[in-house]
Amino acid sequence: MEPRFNSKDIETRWLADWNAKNSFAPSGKGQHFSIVIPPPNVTGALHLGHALNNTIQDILVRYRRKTGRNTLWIPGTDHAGIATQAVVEKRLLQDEKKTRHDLGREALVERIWQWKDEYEKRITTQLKGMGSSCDWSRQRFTLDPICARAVRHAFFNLFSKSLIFRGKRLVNWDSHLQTAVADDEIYYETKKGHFWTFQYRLADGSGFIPVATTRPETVLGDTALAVHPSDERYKQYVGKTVLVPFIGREIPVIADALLVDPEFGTGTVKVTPAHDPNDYATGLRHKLPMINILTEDGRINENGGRFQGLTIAKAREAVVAAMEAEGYLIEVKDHEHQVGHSDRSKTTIEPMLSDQWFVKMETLAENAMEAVRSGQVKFMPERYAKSYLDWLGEKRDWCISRQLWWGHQIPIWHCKTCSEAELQAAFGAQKDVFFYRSETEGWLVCSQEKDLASDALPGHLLERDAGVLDTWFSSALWPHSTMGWPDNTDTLKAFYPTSVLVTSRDIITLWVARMVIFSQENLGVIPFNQVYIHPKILDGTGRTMSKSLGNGVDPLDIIEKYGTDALRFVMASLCTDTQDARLPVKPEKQEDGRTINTSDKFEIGRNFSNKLWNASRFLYPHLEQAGALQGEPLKANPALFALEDKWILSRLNSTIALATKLLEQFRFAELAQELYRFVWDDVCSSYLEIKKGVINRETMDAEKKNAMAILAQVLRGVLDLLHPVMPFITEELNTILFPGSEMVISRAWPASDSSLVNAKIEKDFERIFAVVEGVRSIRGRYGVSPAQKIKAVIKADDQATLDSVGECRNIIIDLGGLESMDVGLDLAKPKFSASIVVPGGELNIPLEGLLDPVAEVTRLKKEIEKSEAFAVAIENKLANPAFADKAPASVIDGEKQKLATQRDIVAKNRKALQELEG
RNA sequence: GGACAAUUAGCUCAGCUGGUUUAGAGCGUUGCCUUCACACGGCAAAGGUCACUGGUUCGAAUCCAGUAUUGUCCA
Repeated sequence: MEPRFNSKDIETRWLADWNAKNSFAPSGKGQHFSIVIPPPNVTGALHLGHALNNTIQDILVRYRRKTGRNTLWIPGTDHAGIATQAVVEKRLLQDEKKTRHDLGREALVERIWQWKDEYEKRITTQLKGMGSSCDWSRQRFTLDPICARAVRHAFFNLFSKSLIFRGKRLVNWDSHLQTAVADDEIYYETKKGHFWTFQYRLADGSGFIPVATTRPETVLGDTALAVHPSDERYKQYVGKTVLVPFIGREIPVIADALLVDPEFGTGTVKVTPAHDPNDYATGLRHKLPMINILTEDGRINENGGRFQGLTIAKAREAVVAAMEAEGYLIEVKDHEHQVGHSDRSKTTIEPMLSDQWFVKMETLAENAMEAVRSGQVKFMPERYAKSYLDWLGEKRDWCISRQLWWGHQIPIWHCKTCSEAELQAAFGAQKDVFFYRSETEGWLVCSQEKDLASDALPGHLLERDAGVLDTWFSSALWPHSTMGWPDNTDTLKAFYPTSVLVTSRDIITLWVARMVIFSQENLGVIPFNQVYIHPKILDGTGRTMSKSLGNGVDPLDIIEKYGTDALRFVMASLCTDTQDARLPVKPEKQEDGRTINTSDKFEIGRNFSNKLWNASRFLYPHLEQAGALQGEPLKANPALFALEDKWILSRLNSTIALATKLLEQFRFAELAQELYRFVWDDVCSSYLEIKKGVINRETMDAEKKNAMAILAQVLRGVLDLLHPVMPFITEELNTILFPGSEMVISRAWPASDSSLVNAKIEKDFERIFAVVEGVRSIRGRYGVSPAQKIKAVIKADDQATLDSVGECRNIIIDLGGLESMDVGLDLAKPKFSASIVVPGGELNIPLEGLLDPVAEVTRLKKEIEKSEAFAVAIENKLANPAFADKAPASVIDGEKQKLATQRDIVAKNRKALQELEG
């Protein structure tokens, strides 16, 4: 075995081995445990956030697999509609100076598929590299035929129940990508602009009303002028009409208390329902006409009169100039305001009225809320249920159409000219075709699975809706579409609902809520029982990791530098209850010239791997000598157990119980820490150091054989416990130390033997460590080299302590590097000795010629002072009648105990001080 | 503007339902050690009035209110 653990050599080998042995496939036995991966976007490669997300899933999956559950983890990727189309379009423009319209729909979609293939491959490589034990034979993509079929069925189902409808709504229009975008795809920036005040002349010629706006071009779409009903200045105008400048349209002056703030600006508001959310609501309240003045590419349309054809920016200038020229302009002021921009194209978002498809949320949302309220779906940490419930509580209809080319094309065919009778004749007998007549657009025909030909109705044109569905529509089906729904497949029967969803908090509303809705709607059950929300990884300064900030970290770079197990261990360590985890990022130049982002934080994981490796390397020849490497596992003989043997077995079994509990409770950071502590402190620093003498014996006597049997047991346990977090090194060490044994991935999770957990022995060991630390501390203080053997004299307070210390004298001698140790009840303290109070007694180290009495006196005085202060605090507490009356007896006893201890320390230190001074 | 969170050692974080916590860990720092598993190591040590102000309580890092700063989500 190499003196350093080299992760690179073994990882590919184990991936191949697990794969060859089909280790990731469900066993087909036991209660089911299933997870579907939150499908990463094919927009780009995975980052550390994904590494965290997938490490957690894999820990759960590997743990459950080892506990005998029929375990399935389905992998896959998401087509991420607008995001992916945008990156491909951007590249097209950069590399070839072409727009999507130059290419055409089919060719662009072809390009995006190429992009998808490339990134799906890369993502899969990354996931596999991280050791994710997904059943790769079931990998899905949200646009693949199986998922597409589910989308068609889900759409058809909702459409035929009238839960999907078409409507005119104000949407956020991205005039560059020429699509509606969702609210969450918009970011706001504060921009400097102006506040213009114009005259709106009364139609009867009796004067004018001043109106201010930040968007003068919207004048062209005005359909009312609003004032506050109680505003005395304008009361007389309500009911009259004014003329829209340039257009000449006569529009009413209305009173509206919701829209108008009489204190702000002129106290009047021009109402453009087709291009502003507040005006839109006002338009609905007052039944105003809604006039769209924009084309899809962001120019003024025919409703804009002489401004037709101008871009929004140009139209704004032109309108202002015309206002000024024609005497309408009263005032211009500087003004700062929030302007929405499209996430993807960075262009200004224009609110615009357009025809879109919606899902009616009222009852669907209500059911999904009930699933969480009733506890059927549980969030962990619980507080996240609130964002879910709050969001669903708004019950806003979900706009599911996007004017994109990349995605699931909406399975609707428009027919403007045909009659009901003709449709009835053609499709009436087909259960998989549903149609209804819309108010404004003729007939809408939905087909469940088959595409309809444009000439399916002779003499009429059936035109496919050009839009595609919002990405989240297909993501919402993910837990069951991946399992083959709408067919009632064996997978669905065996693994649905899934057990846990592991994801991050930013998509609770967008994704988690919608999955619950669609599962309830399609299958009548919830999609998962538990939702574990893990922290989000930020960089060292608290910023989100992103490409544009250049602070992203590629998991493969970390794997290359530190190993996969190190990556996973640190990921698990970050998983506490908090919502963010910071990870300082450091750019680092590589030998090949490229610069990668990395982080020193991963050293912990690498060092831990190396520690485990070296402990195993140390034991390997001895295990071999003991015959552990072949045949039956070694059996320890309890009759020969030394104190430390009982102790380590107690620690092992406590740790098994604790690790199991922590896994059940999703407490991954604590799990990582406990296992680290057990391996490093208990096994390596304590047990191995104590046993070194026995282990290094040349001959395999009964004692050594027993030690090796115990160590084999401990190591096996460690490998099992650590496997979910660190699968590679555990599997590798298992083949080295226990060749021929079953693979760690598939063998049973260890059971804690509570009969071996011994509280008294663990307590005794605390004293041993206190004594040993005392010896080492004195050594350090006086610069006594470890090579120099020293004596210790321990005065025990009572017979029980005396017996107990006597029992473990060899341990203390070994670990303390002692030459000899005297233990007794009434031992005289040697002259010139340094002393330390330990539980149940006092440790003295004679240091003639070395002892610095002055320093020792100072130290003892400080100790006395500290303990006295503490004792006084406890005395006061105990003397407080309120405390004595109200505190539980156990707490009072505890305080009394503490007081006695402190008094004892004070007394012993005083005596030591006296002896030194006297 | 609303919601959710965070603020604990130089850094990154633990501290679960208030009392065995005189607040722990890892990294970093300082000193010693190249001792036959590991310098990706060993031993020791220094380092914190738990953001601030009030309140509840016999008792608060922990519960409540307010303030400040920061972050995220939703408007």
